[in-house]
Amino acid sequence: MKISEGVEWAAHACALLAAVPEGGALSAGAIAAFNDLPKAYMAKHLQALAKAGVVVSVRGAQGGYRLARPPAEISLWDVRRAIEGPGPDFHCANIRLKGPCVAPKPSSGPCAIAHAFWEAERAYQAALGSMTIADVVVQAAREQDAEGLSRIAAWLRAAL
Amino acid sequence: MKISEGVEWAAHACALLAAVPEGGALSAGAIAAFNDLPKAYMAKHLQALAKAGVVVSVRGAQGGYRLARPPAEISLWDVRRAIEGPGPDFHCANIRLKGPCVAPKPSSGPCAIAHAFWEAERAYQAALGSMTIADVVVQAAREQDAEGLSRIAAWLRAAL
DNA sequence: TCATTGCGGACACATAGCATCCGATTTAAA
DNA sequence: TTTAAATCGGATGCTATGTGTCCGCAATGA
Ligand code: FES
Ligand code: FES
Repeated sequence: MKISEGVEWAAHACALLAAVPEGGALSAGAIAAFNDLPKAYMAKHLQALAKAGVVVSVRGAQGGYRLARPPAEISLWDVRRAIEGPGPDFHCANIRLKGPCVAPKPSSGPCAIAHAFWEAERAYQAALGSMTIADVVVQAAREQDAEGLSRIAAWLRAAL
Repeated sequence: MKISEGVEWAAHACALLAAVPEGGALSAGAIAAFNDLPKAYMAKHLQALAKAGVVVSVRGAQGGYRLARPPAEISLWDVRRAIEGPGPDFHCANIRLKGPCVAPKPSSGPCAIAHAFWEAERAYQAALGSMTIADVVVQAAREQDAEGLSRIAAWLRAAL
């Protein structure tokens, strides 16, 4: 099992969008260029983020994307779910109901194996849900010196 | 992202193997037949379990597989890792090091996004690791009446 | 009006998972 | 000693999903 690489793309895109001023919007091309990624595919992921309500899109000239909520209210779980989809990773194929030894009366409550996996996914979701885009931005800014921050600000001003 | 269906196959196989008596071994064909699954592919997953040290294989006539440890010492995480592989699900492609605004000095400690995902995977692993094959067997037995249990015991005796 | 931008679908490609088959090897039983 | 049963490992084909591109349409501000 591997997590789609698009999840990382979307996370970095949200981190960048957290830096756009109120009322502004960053185009898909600009977001892709900032991270050196192909514009067309990045646009696909941004559409998924928009459909999931993580970002809002602004159509037309000078349009683009901005965050739908403050960065502190967007978790990495929201991003992951927007790209990978909502359903559980583990799917119970009801193997226990197949084979020569299956009980004639179904009586099928929740299956123990599936229950354990779904419980683990809830722990995963809780851990990811406690890390927000705001946290990511803070930690990313900590790795930049003042000159790097000003260069990013200048790039952002030019791309707006 | 979806968990491979082979993980469920392997989990059910381990649950069945927990019922074989000391010194016995169940062939791949018997395990597949019990769960109504294709024998050839089930054999592949059993090989993976054997390579991961979850089960041990007995070659030759009357051979097959048995658990490598007591059922209470085999977790669903062990099963998942045997089938899906050991590495982390999330892979950091170092997008932060690409693009026009990358800092000239690398200074790259661990990245915040990847750290959050890996921490969530640790929570997932901890939750799955606390559920053992023994727990699964107990809960599965609770859904069977006495007649079902004796039928399974008879099937097992015939397949040995 | 016109350039810019998102939206949605169609398309091609690569990779991974699913499933089967076969020969080689090992081992217990006949 | 022979034979049958069973795992092991690789090769193969098929399918589903992810990756990446492209194009026409709709919307919107200059
Ligand atoms: S029956 Fe197999 S996981 Fe539920
Ligand atoms: S740089 Fe993208 S997740 Fe580490």
